[in-house]
Amino acid sequence: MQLQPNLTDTKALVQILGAHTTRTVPKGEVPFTPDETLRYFYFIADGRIKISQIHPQTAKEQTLQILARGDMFDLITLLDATPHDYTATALEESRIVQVPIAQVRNLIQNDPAFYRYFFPYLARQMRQMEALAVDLSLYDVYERILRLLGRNLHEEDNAHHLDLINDLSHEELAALVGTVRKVLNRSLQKLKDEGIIDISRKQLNIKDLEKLLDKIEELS
Amino acid sequence: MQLQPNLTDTKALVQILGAHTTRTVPKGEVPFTPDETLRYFYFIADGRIKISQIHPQTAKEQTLQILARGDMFDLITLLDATPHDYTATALEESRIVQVPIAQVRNLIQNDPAFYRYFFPYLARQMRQMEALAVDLSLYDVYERILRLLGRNLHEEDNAHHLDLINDLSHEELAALVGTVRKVLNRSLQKLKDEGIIDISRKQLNIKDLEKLLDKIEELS
DNA sequence: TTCAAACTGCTACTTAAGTGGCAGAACTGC
DNA sequence: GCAGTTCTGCCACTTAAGTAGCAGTTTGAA
Repeated sequence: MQLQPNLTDTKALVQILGAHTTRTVPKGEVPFTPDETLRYFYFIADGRIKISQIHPQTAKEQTLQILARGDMFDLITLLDATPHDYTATALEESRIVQVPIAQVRNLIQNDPAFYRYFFPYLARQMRQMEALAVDLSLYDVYERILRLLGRNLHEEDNAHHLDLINDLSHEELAALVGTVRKVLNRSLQKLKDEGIIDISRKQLNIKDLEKLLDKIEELS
Repeated sequence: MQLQPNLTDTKALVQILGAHTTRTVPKGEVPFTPDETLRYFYFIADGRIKISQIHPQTAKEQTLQILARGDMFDLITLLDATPHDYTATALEESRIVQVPIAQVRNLIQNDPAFYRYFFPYLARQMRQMEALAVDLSLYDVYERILRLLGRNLHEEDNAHHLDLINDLSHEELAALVGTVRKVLNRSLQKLKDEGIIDISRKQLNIKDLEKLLDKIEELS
């Protein structure tokens, strides 16, 4: 078994897959439900899809992951054929590829190109979920925001983009770090006052990368 | 690919595995380290092993899982061959089976008896970690304790045992639900006052199962 | 059998997180 | 260009969680 991921190329993916359907999901819509993921597996070709759970009483929401190009869902039901409770929402118009789940189970066993991508991907998702749990338990809101920023930094021609989490409302950011908007806001203002970030409507920018990295370093 | 777990039988396991070493770990000792799990994979034959992460500054600890007979570790490093940060401690004297990791990677691809057990097991661990994150984010301490109890109920000749979490100090229980002893204690006392549980030194017993299940039901 | 260590329960206090409400700014659709 | 919606920033207030300290109990090792 080798461990080399590379399957963000949709063409390569389509060659590997057999029967499949591509669908475009408008912003705000539900791309798939727990019921559908019992029968189908999904690859994200474009856009962003939020996976979350909502507290039945308080309606507080915790975002578990944000799926983007190259992501797949639902790994859990794929592996144990058992229903999995979640809510999916398209954060923006997205394109998804739907494949009968049996086909994917087959790929895992028989297609090296696929499983070399699949296993490390699985591990990455496990790491992410573990990091979320640890963050929620051990760090306060201010620190969780720092860590969220740190995990989503992508350097690109000297600028530091926040690809996955940019363009989100504070409400969405709050759901990501496991708190509510007003509490998140307090910490964002603090980060702004410290000159670490720049805030404008639906836009976060890193103003002082050094300082951000220092702060994160202090935590570990 | 079929999805039928059953490999708690150590004999069956030993037949499947090639070279392996069995070791006994005394209570309180470290059974394996992040460095060792880069090269070896472990099966738990007996005992209980706590996997946790500790906040570098505050020293607060979050228990991520308790491994017992039939469990394996470390899934993450197995899948992506990358170091994984954790602390392992034997909660009681435990027996573990150590196997070179390459051998296990091989089993995943080639041994149906193994992978039919392995994949659903993987899913179970993912569910557990997700449940931990959701619990920490959406439920308060009292509710998290209820849910912890609910998840660990094992009916056995009319009695309700708490196998995995019994015999633990309140310190350990607190680390499991992501809080500190004193806060946990408040909720435990409340549960006692409500007649739901019975507390004695290192022993929790369900006193009123109906009521417990009702309370849990109210949450979802 | 004794003594130290581990464990548990409780009180008082501090602080981070969450709630409610509102106003101004920015954007969107018409 | 206007009206309504969404988004953001603040203020004051409540509450759950965490901190500090201590006393009584159980346990197990010497």
